[in-house]
Formats: sequence, structure tokens, C-alpha cells
Amino acid sequence: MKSMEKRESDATMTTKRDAGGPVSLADIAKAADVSISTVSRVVNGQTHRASAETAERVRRAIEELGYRPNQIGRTLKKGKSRVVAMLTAGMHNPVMSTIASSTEAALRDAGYVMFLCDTHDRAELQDEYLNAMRAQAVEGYILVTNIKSPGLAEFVERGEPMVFACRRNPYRFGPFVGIDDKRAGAAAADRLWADGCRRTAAILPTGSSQVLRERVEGFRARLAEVGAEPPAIVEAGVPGGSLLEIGYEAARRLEEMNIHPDGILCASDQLAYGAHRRATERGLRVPGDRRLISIDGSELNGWIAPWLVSIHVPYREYGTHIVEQLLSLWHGRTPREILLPFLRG
Amino acid sequence: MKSMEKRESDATMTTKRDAGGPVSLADIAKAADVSISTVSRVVNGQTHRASAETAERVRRAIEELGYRPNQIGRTLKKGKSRVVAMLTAGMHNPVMSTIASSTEAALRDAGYVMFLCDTHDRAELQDEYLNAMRAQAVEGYILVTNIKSPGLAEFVERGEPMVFACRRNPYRFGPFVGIDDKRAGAAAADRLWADGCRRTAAILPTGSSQVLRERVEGFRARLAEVGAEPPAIVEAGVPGGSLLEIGYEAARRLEEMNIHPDGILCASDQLAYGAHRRATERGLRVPGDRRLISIDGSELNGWIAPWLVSIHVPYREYGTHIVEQLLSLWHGRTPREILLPFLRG
DNA sequence: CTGAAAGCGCTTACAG
DNA sequence: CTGAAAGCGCTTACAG
Repeated sequence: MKSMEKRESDATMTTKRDAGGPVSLADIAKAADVSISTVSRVVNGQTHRASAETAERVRRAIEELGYRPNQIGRTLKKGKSRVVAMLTAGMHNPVMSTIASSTEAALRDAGYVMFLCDTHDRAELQDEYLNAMRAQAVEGYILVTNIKSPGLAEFVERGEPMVFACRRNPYRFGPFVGIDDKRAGAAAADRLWADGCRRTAAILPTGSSQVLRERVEGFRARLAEVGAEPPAIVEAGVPGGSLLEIGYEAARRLEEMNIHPDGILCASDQLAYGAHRRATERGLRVPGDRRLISIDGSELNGWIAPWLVSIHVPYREYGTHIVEQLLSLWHGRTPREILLPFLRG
Repeated sequence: MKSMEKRESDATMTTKRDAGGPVSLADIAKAADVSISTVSRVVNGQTHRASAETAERVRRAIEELGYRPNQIGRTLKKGKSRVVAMLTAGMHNPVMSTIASSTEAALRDAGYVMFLCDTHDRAELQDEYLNAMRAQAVEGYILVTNIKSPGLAEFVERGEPMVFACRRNPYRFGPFVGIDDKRAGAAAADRLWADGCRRTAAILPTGSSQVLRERVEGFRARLAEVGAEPPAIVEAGVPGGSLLEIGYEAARRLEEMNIHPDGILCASDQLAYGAHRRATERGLRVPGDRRLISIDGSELNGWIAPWLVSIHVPYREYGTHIVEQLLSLWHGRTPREILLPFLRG
């Protein structure tokens, strides 16, 4: 009887406290008249480590006070934060934002939350972020960027759990999610060849990542296999410019070189948009006079770029595989590459 | 002399320890042969609170051991995390990802890192994330979503620092960054009117947010002012469909209603892309037979949608203003709305 | 079944 | 100028 009264008066007290700041384990302990340890056990579902009556009392207090465990305290004690960092080369690129979006969803499903860091493809920013993320005690890193930098080298060296997407770890073999870019390039070659193109070209940005290079390389190699003329390969750069501008510029440069291809591989959709604008400005019909093919396969293409054939890369599915890789890493399994199938455009 | 030797031997020890796990304040203290308090002060730049010699010794140890302060410990102690949460209604939407991107950059400049949470416009997810973010002790919330939910109501009630972007706080007046959507709609009306359109329509998704509604309302109101026929206003929904599909569907529905406008306001660029496809499928020339105008002004338009007039919303600049608002909030200044200028298409 | 105590990494009065 | 100590919120042996 006594304990009963006690509980009631506690409940009254607690309701008053409702207005205050964040509620801690200690507040619940006091309200439920048990030790902090007991509350912690109940909170963590170790319900068999407490009597049914006690557990119930604790749960009621938690409910009434609106207690939510503070992750910071938990992280500090356990050394695990349930937080993952994603570093991306540039969120303005729709490919990157699609990957970020799908990764975020997959992480949430796995019970994690995600820091988003845009490195703008700059080494110092990449390092700054890597260090900042380490300071936040994140449990893993997802990199959609692979600039070489002292910080990245150090992280790789230390064996931090990292999964690379699109671009590979620049220092060593490791977890990776992407497609076989060379085969995608080859598929593009097949398609242009089948469509009757005999004077081809390929465009990509100056100093672009391995990804785009491999697409072009696969394209070139396949054309050689079928005995076609080698494609004109043009790299273009526009200081501070977007892929759109680079695509435009590359098409312009082709003209300058007096090359007039009937089929062009654009290493990404954005490049294709730029190249298309140049073509139409010059009065070329696409695909009548010139076929454009690219690799990415944005949803948008079907809607506003019907003139474009694009090999579809399943970026939307990267997230699931990235998170799977991360879980594998944590479980100590040996890292591997996951090459997803692409869809011929 | 003695202390000199001591330092040297310490340095040797520390180099060995280099291989170990994370380095803590205590490790540095031991290496530099000072107290933890002293190290902490040096780390935090309270350099006048230590002798030049001591400070130097500490700095050397920090350098050699590669010490980085653990934010988790700091956060737990100080109650400030230097972390902000962004909740977005859906990252697949380019508008949202542009805002996320610009916000991330502005936060970094201010010394903060950002959690990214995609609520998929679902109340339960929104609440789940709000609670998860609170548990992470984030210092503020940026919402590009405004679904009503118990959790959001509670956060507003508690006065958590929140800045809304695009969409307003659904419960009360508060910090907001956006444009004057009604005026943007009016500007669209002016433009179509000036271009000679006399049979207009406006399309938007069923159950869409206040943002798009206001654009259409501003459009309607302005047309009334200039004495034009009232526009046909069509709301369309496609279960699980994108804005692209909705735009297409809305255009189709107009035909069904036997309405054939010579000018359509599409409440967002994506809707316009969809509406355009339908128009071209029906053999209409855009803008010859039908003008399309929208509000967003994606960079892409100039490249692959030259047929579209779009009022430009400076999403790229939202980040700076959002972060400014957040800083204001923290400094206790009274919240206000920031309406950025848009550019007539 | 339950609680007291130590400790995760840090900051910050307080004392010397 | 410097250090010992308390404490942020939590978990987890350990003891009873």
C-alpha cells in the first residue's frame, strides 16, 4: 500500500516536470523510484532483467515524461554512433543526388542516420570533412568521390570502413558499388554501330574521373573489335563550367577540328544535353543527322530528351548495395566489388 | 636539462603509440606531461592560459599523435553539437536537392555539419526523424517539408530552433525562406497576357502544398485584375507518380474537358516537362500553338527545354539565408520571413 | 531482480 | 600558469 501511494505521488511530480528541458535516464529513475541501471535495462529491452511490475512502472514514467534516450551519451559509452557519413563530389550533379537519396533511405531502413558532405571535388574539403566525420565518431564512410588526398590515404591506411560508389578507392582494391563502365561503353558502341553510324566520336570532360574514361575506353575498344574507324575522342573543359557547358564546348571543338560525326558517345547525360544544344544550334537534326548516346539514363530523358538514347545505370539501387557492403565490412567479411547490371538504351 | 630529456623520451613513446586507436586528450596529456585541463585549454585556443613553452609542447604532442578532439565528448559536456538536421520532403525533386546542397555549403562555412533526412512527405517518417535528430542533440532543424504531424506540433510547441524553406511552418508564423509565390504567379500571368494568350489554364498536383497553390492563386488573381477570362485550373494526381507524370496527366485531362488553352501556367518545371510531352504528342507546337510557363527556373531549361519560359527562383541562395536565420534564432532575435526576389522568365 | 560504481572524452569552475 | 575534480547521459560488469 505504501509503495502504491508513493508511485502516485511520483506520477504527479513527473507531470509537473513535463515542461522542463530534456529528460534524462536519471529523471526516469527518480520518477519510477528505481535505479538508473534498471531504467537503462528496460529502455534497452532487457525486459527479463527486471520484474514485470518494475518494467511497467518504468515504461509508464518514460511515457509520461516523454523520455528519448540521448544518443550522445550512448555513443560516448559504447563507441558506436549509428551514424554514417556520405561524402559526395558534388550534389549539383543529379547522379550524385540520386545516389545520396537512395543511400539515405537504405541507411534509415538499417537504423542509421546520415551526414551529408559535399566535397566539391576538392582535396582540402574532402580531408576537412573526413576529419570532421571522424570527430563525430561515425561508424562508416560512403564515398562518391575519390580524389587523392593525404586524409583519404590515411583513412585507407587505418582501415576505416569505407564503401566507394561510382568511383573506386584510388589507393587499393576495396568495397565498391557501380557498373562495369567499359562494358557500358561497349554497349553504346554496339548501339551506334547497329544504328549505322560510321563516323563516331566520344566526348568527356578534361581531367574527368576514371568512370567516364572507362566508358570511353570501352567504347573505343569495341569499335576496334567490330572493325570501325576509331572514334574521335575529345576532352573539353570549361573553367568553372557545368557538364552541360562542357558538352556544348566539346561539340563545338569537334566542328573546329572539322570532324562531323554521325554518332557521338557522351560519357554522361548532362554532356549529351550540352552537345545536343550545339547540334541544334548548327541546324543538325538529332537523331536524323547525328545520333547522340549517353550513359546514365535519367528519368528525365524520356520526357524532355526523346532524341537521346541513354544506357540506364540503376543509381536508385546503389543505396541498398552500398549499405549491404557497409554491413558486410562491419561484420568483418572480405570486401568485394558489386557491379550492377545496366540497361541497354 | 632534465625536462628536455624527458620531453625527448616522451616523443619517442608517442611515436610508437601512433599505431593505436583514437587518441584522446588524456593521451596528449601524458605525452606532453601536463594535465588534461591544460591540453584542453590549448586545444581550444586559450593560449594565454598556458605558458608559451607548455603550449608549444602540447601542440607538438598533438601533431605527433594526430589528435583530433572527439566531438561526442565535447557535445555531451557542452550540450552543443555543431550539428544541424535538414528534413526534406523528397530528395528526388531537383528543387529539394538544390536547396539541400546550398544549405550544406552554408552550414559548412558556419562550422556546422548536416544530417540529411528524407521524409518522403510522410508524417510518421517525419516524426521518426525529428525524434532521431533530437536524440542526436542537433542544434537546429531546417525543414523543407511541412506535413502536420504530432511530432512537428510538439517541436513547434517546445520552441525548437527551426527554419522552414519553401513551405511555411504549418502551425504558426516563424522563420521562413522562400519567395512570394503569389507574386510569382502574378508575374507568370503578366507574361502570358503580354504574349497574347487569352485562353489560359493552370495545372498543379492534387493535394499539393501551399507553395504551388499560391502560385496558381496569384496567377488567377492577376488575370482577373487585367480583365482576362479566368484560367481553367486543373489538379491532377497519379498514384505514386512523379511531377512529370502529373504534368502529363493534367494536360491530358484538359483535353478531356475539351479545354484547349493557348497558355498554361505549370506550377513547377517538372510539371511543365510533363505537359510539354503531352502537347507534342498531340501535335501542338510549343510555344507556337501553346505557351508553357512555369516557376522554378532550373538551369537545365535553357539547355533542353528552350520552349519553356520559367520564372527563376534562387534556390541556390536559399542555403545562405537559411543558415543566417538559424544563427539569428540562436542569438534570440525575433524570427521573420525572408522573401527572396525571383527573376521574371 | 536490482543498484552502486566506473568510465567513455570532454569542459569548466575552482583552488592553488 | 597549472591541475584535481565534478559531471554531461549513458552502459555494463560486478556485487548483492
